[in-house]
Parts: sequence; C-alpha cells; structure tokens
Amino acid sequence: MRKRGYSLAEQLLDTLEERGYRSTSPRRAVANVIAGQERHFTAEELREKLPEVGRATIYRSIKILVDAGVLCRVLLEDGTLHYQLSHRGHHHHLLCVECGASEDLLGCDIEDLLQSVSAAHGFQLSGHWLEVYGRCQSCLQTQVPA
Amino acid sequence: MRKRGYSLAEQLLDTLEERGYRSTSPRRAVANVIAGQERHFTAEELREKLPEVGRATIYRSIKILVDAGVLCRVLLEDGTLHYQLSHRGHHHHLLCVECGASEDLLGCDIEDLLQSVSAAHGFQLSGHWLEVYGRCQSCLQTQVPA
DNA sequence: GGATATACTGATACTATGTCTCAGTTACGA
DNA sequence: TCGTAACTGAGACATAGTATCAGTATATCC
Repeated sequence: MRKRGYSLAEQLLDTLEERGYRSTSPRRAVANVIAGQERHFTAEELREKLPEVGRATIYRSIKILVDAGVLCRVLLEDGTLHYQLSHRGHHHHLLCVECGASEDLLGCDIEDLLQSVSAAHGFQLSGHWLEVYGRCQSCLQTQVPA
Repeated sequence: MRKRGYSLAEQLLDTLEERGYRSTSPRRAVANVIAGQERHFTAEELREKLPEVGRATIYRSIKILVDAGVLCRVLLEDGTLHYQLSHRGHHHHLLCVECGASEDLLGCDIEDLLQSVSAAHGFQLSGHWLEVYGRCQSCLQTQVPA
C-alpha cells in the first residue's frame, strides 16, 4: 500500500535498466539493501546482509552502480574503501571520525583554488580526490571536554 | 670520494636511529634503493629491486619510514597506493596522469577553505586527504594537439 | 505462450597488497 | 664478549577484489 511514487531501490534498478542491464533477483536484493543503508558501507558488509547472493555478484553490482554514478567510493581515514549512495556529479565527503557519519560537500569550490595552484606548477588539471575528516556536531556535543 | 656531506640514504637511516631503530643490513639496502628512486613507487617495485630482502621486511621498513614522516603515501588515480620521499609535514601531491611525475604542493592553503566549509556543516575539522591529478608541462608539450 | 540468444549467476581459483607468527639471527650496550 | 632485545625471512593468513566457466534466468521475437 505504500506505492506512493518511487522507492530508492526502484530508482537504482531503473538506472541500471536505462543502461541496458537486466533486472534480476540478486540485483533487486542488492538494490534493496543499499537503499536501506544509512551510512557508507563496505562490500563485505553488503555480503553479510546478503548471504544468498554470491560474492562475485555483490562486487559486480557495486561496480556497475559506481560506474552509473549512483554509488560513490569513500576513502576512510584508516585507508579502507567504503561505498555510499551518491549525488550524481562531482562532490566530496565530510566524514566523522567518531561515528562514521558523512555529509556531502556539494558547494565546495576547491576547483578554482586547485586550478590556479596547478597552473602555477605548469600542470593542466584533470581531476582530484578529496576526503575531509572531522567530528560531527552530535559527537562534539556528546563528548565531555577534557 | 663523494663523501661530501650526507647522502639521502644516510639521512633515512639516521632518522630511524633517532627513533631507536637499529641499523641493519636489510634496512640499509632498503634506504639505498628508496634514496635512488626518482618517482613514487610501490612496495612490490621495491621488492623486485631487493630480491634478497624478505617481503615482510620490505613492508615493515616502509611502514616505519611512513611513521617517521620521511615517506608518504600517494594514491594514484587508478586507486593503487604508492610511496614517495616526503617533505616532513603536511603536504599534497600534484600527479601527472601521463608520466607519473609528481610535485609537492606545499603552499596550498586549502586548510582555511576546508575549515570554513566544515564549520558550516557543524564539523570540527581534524584532517583531510587530497590528491590532484593532471598533465605536467613536459607531457603537455610532447603531446601533439588533436 | 513458447523458443532462443545472451546476459547473468555462483562457485571457485587467482591476484594484489598487506599483516602475523615464530624460530633463528644480529646488533649493540654493559 | 656476552646477553638480550630487536630484527629477519619463510610462510601462513587476511582482505579486497577480478577472472573463468558451466549452468541458469531474462527479455524478446514470433
């Protein structure tokens, strides 16, 4: 009875269909779990929640979703690679090192700064990777100052 | 006859000794190879050049040099992790996607920008990871424009 | 509503990049 | 020069992913 509109999982599957991928039951299962994730997650976490889906299929699904731009990679401070639902288009993440919360930085105009720094070194800028780490508001409030 | 001063390899070993590490022949070998590297390199590249040193020792040496701040990690655009000699202190890299050349960005004042962006999201900034990709001057010159 | 071509799947082997363990070796200060 | 603690190399283990391949499911054409 809650057909109103369009669930996130359905959006993910539609994106795949638009790109010529078939709608299969493992993919629907993966889309459902990803749609219900509140945080960034690893491929292995997905696997734990989907023991009936083969490992290769999990990795393949992640890959095509990343290629389609609906998932993005997130590099944590400890060097591990996580994934999270993505606004399409270039953006960065603000990651809480305490609780793992993440926020997207959409209006970050680092590009201009990098453009001029690159030019100063004789480089033609083609891309960049930025992750920002800190403590989020709720962790700062919970934490009793020493 | 070229004892003048202080080779880079000796500097690396001295840094380790200052930190209480012993000077051993595998470490000297690793320091010599790293000192002779012109570019960033992977652990496996180091291993190829040092077949007589155990794999674990190579990785251990890299780790203590990173901890000591004389080596830093470099994340290439393809996601592979390389290492390179580091200016101590925080800095970023400008990496050529054609030839792999890298330059350090020392005077990059991205910190202020990130500080204010973080504050706007209620985050207390604690760190960040930035890699910048582009084409270096000599690759731009070599390349015939289409 | 079949038949069919082909995309997809899961099992499993393989690769890359490390880390851990442990018995034997080496460096170095007393 | 001796003792001990740090170090080493071999090899097992861990993690994160990719490749292969035989069997299965899907979309489409009729």
